[in-house]
Amino acid sequence: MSAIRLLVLGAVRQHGRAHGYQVRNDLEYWGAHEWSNAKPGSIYHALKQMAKQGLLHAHEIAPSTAGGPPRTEYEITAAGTEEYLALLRESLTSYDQKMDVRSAGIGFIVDLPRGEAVALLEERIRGIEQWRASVTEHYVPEDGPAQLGHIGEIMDLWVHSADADAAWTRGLIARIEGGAYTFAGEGEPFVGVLRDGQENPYATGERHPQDAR
Amino acid sequence: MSAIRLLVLGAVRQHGRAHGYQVRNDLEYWGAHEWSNAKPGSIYHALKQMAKQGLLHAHEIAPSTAGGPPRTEYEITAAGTEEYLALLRESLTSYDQKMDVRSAGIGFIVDLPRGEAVALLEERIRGIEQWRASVTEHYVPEDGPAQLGHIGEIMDLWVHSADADAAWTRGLIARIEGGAYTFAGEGEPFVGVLRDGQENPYATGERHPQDAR
DNA sequence: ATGCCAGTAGTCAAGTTTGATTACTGGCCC
DNA sequence: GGGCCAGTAATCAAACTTGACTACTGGCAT
Repeated sequence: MSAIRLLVLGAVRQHGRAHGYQVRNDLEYWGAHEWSNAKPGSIYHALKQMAKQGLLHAHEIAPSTAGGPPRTEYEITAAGTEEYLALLRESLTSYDQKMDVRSAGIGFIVDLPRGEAVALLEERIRGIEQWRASVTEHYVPEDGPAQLGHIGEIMDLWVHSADADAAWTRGLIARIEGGAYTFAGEGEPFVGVLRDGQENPYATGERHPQDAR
Repeated sequence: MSAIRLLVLGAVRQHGRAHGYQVRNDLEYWGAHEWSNAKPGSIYHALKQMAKQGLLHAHEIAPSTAGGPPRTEYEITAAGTEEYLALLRESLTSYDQKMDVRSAGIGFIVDLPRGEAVALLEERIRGIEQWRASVTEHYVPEDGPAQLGHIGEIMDLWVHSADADAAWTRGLIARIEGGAYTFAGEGEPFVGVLRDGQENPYATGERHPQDAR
């Protein structure tokens, strides 16, 4: 699963109605251009693609008010909302060790009810533990441990990462159960988009050194 | 950086001379089809691409001895070896939080001299600490901590992952400095490829449950 | 002897991602 | 008042990835 659809759907949904550049700007505001493949091309592609699939409805709009080519505004459909929630649930549940998906899932977690969020994270932990078990099983093959040489280090890395993820997930569950944050149906939702005239404090801010991809 | 080039270059290099199916088989042997995007199409594409770029030399070979269409054998060139080592060094140094690249880097780490491996891993740790610092800086913005709401959890996730990675890297450095494994120029290298008639014990083994991508 | 399955080897079309580029407005500087 | 830069908005070609498919051999059960 790629993070881009989740991010774009989430952005459009929070706006109610948004054109490509707005989505793009939100993702930059969230720093998503740094930790996901949210390049302009991917965003516009995802919008068109999802419009074709009926997840978004495209309103054709006249030449834009502020320079540039005519723009299209998108609105999420019922099918799109369903898909959005499905992707969100999957991103929280599955242990696929991809930062972008994990981060996006956390970013939108408050769109779910508190109880469900906890349940999904608990399922995530179960998944991590299963995967960990299956790795350690391969790790020690029938003919004694460490015929693997340095290859065993790869498994060790996986196990460490899995443990770290499980530990972090447990912490998050505890915070959520402790009443932190505002979830769906709990009044005033957290709004994480830029309103129409608002400037983006993160735009072209000096980059994190992670970019060394 | 995508892991596929590193994996394919490394596989061809270990074989001396290999055709596509051999590479594909090695990657499956290493389990790479499970933790990286090492699909047949990607492998053949990478081979052709790198041949065009002069990193591999393509020998046109007569119809294969064991069924199927005629096959092409590849051999790594001097430029290819350079590129391979550059990719390998980058995979060990950079903190790009992508499992496939990390895993591939560890898999080939013994192709470097022991001292260099340690140096690269130490640089990796420095990189992680820098990235960590830059995240925690953003984390606590000028107007007091946690105006971020649940978004702060994303940063927390990153910090935890970074710490886990740093800890694991320190452990690996310790093991390497303690004399573990056989590195470049230390006699009998570890061989991780399938010889020509050798059967693959991992082929179609029951999958790890991680596949839930 | 026929059919069919497993293994060997590679190709292809469709979809996605990337990075550069286009196109247009408005403000500012000299 | 002309040039140029910053911002707004989107497109495009090229590269890459995916998953399904082709094509051919040999063995083995019927």
